[in-house]
Amino acid sequence: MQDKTTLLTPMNNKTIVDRIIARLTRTILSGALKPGDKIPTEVELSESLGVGRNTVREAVKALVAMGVLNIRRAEGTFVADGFSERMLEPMIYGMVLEGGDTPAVSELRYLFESGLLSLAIDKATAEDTERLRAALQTLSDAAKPPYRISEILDADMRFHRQIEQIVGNPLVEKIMLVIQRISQPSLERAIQRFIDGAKMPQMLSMHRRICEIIESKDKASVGEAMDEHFKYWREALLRKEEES
Amino acid sequence: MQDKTTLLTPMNNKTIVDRIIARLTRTILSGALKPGDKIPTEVELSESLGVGRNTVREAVKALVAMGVLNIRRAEGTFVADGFSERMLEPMIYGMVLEGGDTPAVSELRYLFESGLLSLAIDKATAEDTERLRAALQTLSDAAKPPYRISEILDADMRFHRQIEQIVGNPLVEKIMLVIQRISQPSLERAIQRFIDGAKMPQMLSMHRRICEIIESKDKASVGEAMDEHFKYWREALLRKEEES
DNA sequence: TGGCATTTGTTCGTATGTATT
DNA sequence: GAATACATACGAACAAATGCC
Repeated sequence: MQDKTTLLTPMNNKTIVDRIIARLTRTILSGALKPGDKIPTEVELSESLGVGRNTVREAVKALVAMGVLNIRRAEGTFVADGFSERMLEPMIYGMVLEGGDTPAVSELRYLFESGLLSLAIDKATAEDTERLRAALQTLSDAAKPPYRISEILDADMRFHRQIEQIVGNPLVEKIMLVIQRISQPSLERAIQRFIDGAKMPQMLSMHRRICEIIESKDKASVGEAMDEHFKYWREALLRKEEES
Repeated sequence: MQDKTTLLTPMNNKTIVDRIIARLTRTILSGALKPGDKIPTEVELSESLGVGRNTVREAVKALVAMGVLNIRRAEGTFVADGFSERMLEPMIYGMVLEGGDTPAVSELRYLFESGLLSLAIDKATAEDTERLRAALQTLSDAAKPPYRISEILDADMRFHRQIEQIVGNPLVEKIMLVIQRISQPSLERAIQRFIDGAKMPQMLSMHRRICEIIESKDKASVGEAMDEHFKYWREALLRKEEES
């Protein structure tokens, strides 16, 4: 019953610090500590738990790093009042340690973009599609000689972020931020390949296709369009690997 | 140039602990510290950085909590060698603090399931679809009187996990684990609603539909099927809220 | 088997910085 | 400005776990 403290990992409750972390998180998950609540001071905690002050400090610092607690100096320590970007940082490190932009990450991006497009179709208003058209135009302007990779990349990311804004889900946006951050290097490489191979028109038409799908709310074409989208990218990246 | 250490958040490099965290993560991101590497001992770090040992410990503990470092007592502290589930725990707390299974989470689930289905269509082999059929049968067996919610929920989750296995992307699987964990309570409620409203046949046919889509690799129907899937769920949950 | 060195775990005491009242 | 409450930081000491000889 109280094994729920471990959440995902079995985690050997060995050290005192770990036990304190588990205790605090359990209290939060149970609802006894609500967002914004102030937790007892370090001294109070260390006394009530019968441990040293430094031990409490280490546990608190760990939870702060995870974004669960916030310290307001000279005021106290408070439970975070919602999702914060800090909670996604560990994911970034994880992906970096996995080797950066692996096929797994690329797949995750495909998955996300596909689902995002479906959601955008449901939610897009007339103003939304107009803004998306504008973003497409910006990309179109950037994607002609003289090619500036950074400009094209920027326009491309803006386009995709515009789709996120249509969906308007902060959670999704934050996760997408992580994925984009990780895949940015290979995106750059891919764009370079597009330029070298004179495939810029295809890249543009793919984006135009996405625009049209959202405008016509044509959900049946999402899969096909996304396959096309990523097929080109994968090709560009594979060619890169052959060289090295 | 060196502002990249902040990653997502601007983060005022105020406290010494924060600076040490930034320093360690920067070293990892730069590649100087590779997965599996041993970092200097606490004493070495405190001396080379000119700070107290406790300060170093707090920074290390924070990174351990994020899953970036692993401590092997009496051996040393090591850089994690890849993505670990620990890196997703902060997300769980974030979603709980946001209020648990909010519409945003539900949307995220829709997004994920849609994308997952598209990926599964590309990857499914004959054996995969066979296993999925078996999972469907299990669900079908569970979804008849006398209704046991836990059994149905279990079979449902197994079915969806089977789809994940077809895709075979560990990153996706781990994220899915988090989403499922968060949405489990409302899934339970929804199933109860299905039972009360005698909608079990519809629930089953939705799952059968997913099976067929994967078998026939009919990507064009993904959006439609998923809309149907979530429409029922949303209805079930909305009815719940009306009562309270 | 034992013993030693290394490294992390834990605690205490003390001093400093910072915001509120 | 003073008092107070709290977090930040350092250093020293001992405990416990692990690996090695």
